[in-house]
Amino acid sequence: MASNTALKGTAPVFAALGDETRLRLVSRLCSGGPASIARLTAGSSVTRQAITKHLHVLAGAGLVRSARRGRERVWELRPRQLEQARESLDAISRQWDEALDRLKAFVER
Amino acid sequence: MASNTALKGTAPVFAALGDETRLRLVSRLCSGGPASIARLTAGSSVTRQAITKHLHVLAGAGLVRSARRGRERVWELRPRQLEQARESLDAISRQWDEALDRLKAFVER
DNA sequence: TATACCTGCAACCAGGAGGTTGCAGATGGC
DNA sequence: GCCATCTGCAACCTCCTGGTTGCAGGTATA
Repeated sequence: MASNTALKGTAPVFAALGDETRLRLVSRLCSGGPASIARLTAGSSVTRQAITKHLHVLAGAGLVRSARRGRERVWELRPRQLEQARESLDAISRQWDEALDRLKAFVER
Repeated sequence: MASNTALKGTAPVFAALGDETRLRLVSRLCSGGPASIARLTAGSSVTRQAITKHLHVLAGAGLVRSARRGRERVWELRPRQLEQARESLDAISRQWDEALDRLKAFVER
């Protein structure tokens, strides 16, 4: 099971992406660039504190990063972890393709 | 925000993948092919009921499917949703690349 | 300096997630 | 028929999550 090593530590990233509010935050940071908490809260329907918590969850998964700029805190995306999550899905898909190949080889022999 | 349509309904899939036990189940079903609950429980450290619940969560996200075969229930992977999740990550990454391009264009002018 | 704004911290709450146990119902093999 | 095995259902428990509110502390600006 060499594939398990590829999946190691990927679950937290998926868990971070597994919330619609957070997914929207990621998408917004991705398309709109870095933004302050107040600006990120403006487009949402929940409280600023809720947005703050979601941002911290995303930061815990390594997906975003923040820096204080003046009196506001600016959050920006960190796409490396995103790439890693995509690679994990690729790994699973590759496993699947191999399984299909094995099945086909088994049927055809 | 045309990207939101691409991300619509993707969060449940990520949430389903955001648990290590479930991720291992997906990986196992992917590499080992369909298996019964008892067989899936054998390699795990939690109860059969816990595995059953996790399988139902995965089924709710459209990632797996089950069928009764004799006295046992056989679960198998359904890779279409997995592909869709990968495409969602691709969409976000594409957004990111476009944002980088815009930034570069802005800097260079 | 006074004021408006942005943020951080803490307490609190309802609901869901993950997990277990116990028991009952089917199903296959002897 | 009898027994072992596999599953399904229900109750229950603990802990985390998403969310809110209130208040205090910095920071820009008139």
